[in-house]
Amino acid sequence: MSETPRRKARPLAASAAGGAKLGLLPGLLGYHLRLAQRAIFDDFAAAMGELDMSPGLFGMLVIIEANPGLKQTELANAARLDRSSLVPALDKLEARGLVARRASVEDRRVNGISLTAAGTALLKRLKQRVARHEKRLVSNLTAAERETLVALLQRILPEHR
Amino acid sequence: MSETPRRKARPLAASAAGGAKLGLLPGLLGYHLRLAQRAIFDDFAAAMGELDMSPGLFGMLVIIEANPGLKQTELANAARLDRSSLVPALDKLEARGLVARRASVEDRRVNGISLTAAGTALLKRLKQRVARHEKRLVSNLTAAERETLVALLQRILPEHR
DNA sequence: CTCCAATTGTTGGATGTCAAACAAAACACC
DNA sequence: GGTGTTTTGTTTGACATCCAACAATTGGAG
Repeated sequence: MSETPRRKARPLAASAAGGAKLGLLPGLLGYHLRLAQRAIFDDFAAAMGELDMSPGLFGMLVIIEANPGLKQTELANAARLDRSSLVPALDKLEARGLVARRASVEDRRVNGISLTAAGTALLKRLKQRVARHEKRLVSNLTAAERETLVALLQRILPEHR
Repeated sequence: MSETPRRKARPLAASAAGGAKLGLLPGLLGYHLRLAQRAIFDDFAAAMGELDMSPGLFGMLVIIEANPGLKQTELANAARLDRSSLVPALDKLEARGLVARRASVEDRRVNGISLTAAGTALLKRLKQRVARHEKRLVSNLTAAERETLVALLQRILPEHR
């Protein structure tokens, strides 16, 4: 018996919303976006399995690897998190021995964040699983369709990003 | 025009993620989906303004209107919420006088949920604002592109829905 | 140099979500 | 008809996220 949270993919809801009428909701972009994101999140968690990783924490690891030594505020901005939200997330990664906060010498307010060897090693494994997850996501789409989807998503309220 | 279209919310982050490299993240569908959904959520909240309504609560009102008298479990399924998550949400709507729980006579475990007159009236106003919000969302898309977007979203992991 | 302003990481409070456990009620079935 | 099972709404505990406020530190204006 592992003590992992065992986020067992929801009962599948038979089909859709159980027969109730949804009114105008299926006419809203945000409704479909939320469903798709939820499905992706569940599949991501399942793909990570016993490695116990969320999309958000994985994103943090990727950003840290690409920007070693960056400070918490920069990491928070890159990961689209509040400075304060970063703290417990980073605590978790640090407690798992994946990242290190090292105090800066020239500015003692700043923590430089970097991956540990264990973090680098785990990230390598995670990337393989993420690649398989991503492949499964788009298995019903052609390459062109996938590209179209991303392009259309980026054209929704682009001024907010 | 001194009145700006109240787009406050997030600091806008200059452009994207503040200069940090994002590694493979922009190659992931979930990454773009999350950004788009976040932007939509912010715009939704701004569009509701002083009417103080979230996408989730709005969805609940719409579903209740379309299925008057449905019970909490059915509402939870339709809104894709856990039974227990529905309780505080419904408490909030009830405290605002928008919905009513009325105990069933034939099954005393069941609460039948319905809109109050105030709920119906508010929902009417909300729908107008949601329509404007939706229009703004797709203002950079043609009707065909919007349709393509929804169709592609529905083809991501369709077996999860 | 001194003092006020800005930045950095953190804490505390609020909210929204899930899962597990629970009491009350209804149902099944022998 | 009594007893065990299922369903319903709720409570509790665990997270993740936001915002506001804070202490420590740095930087800037005079």
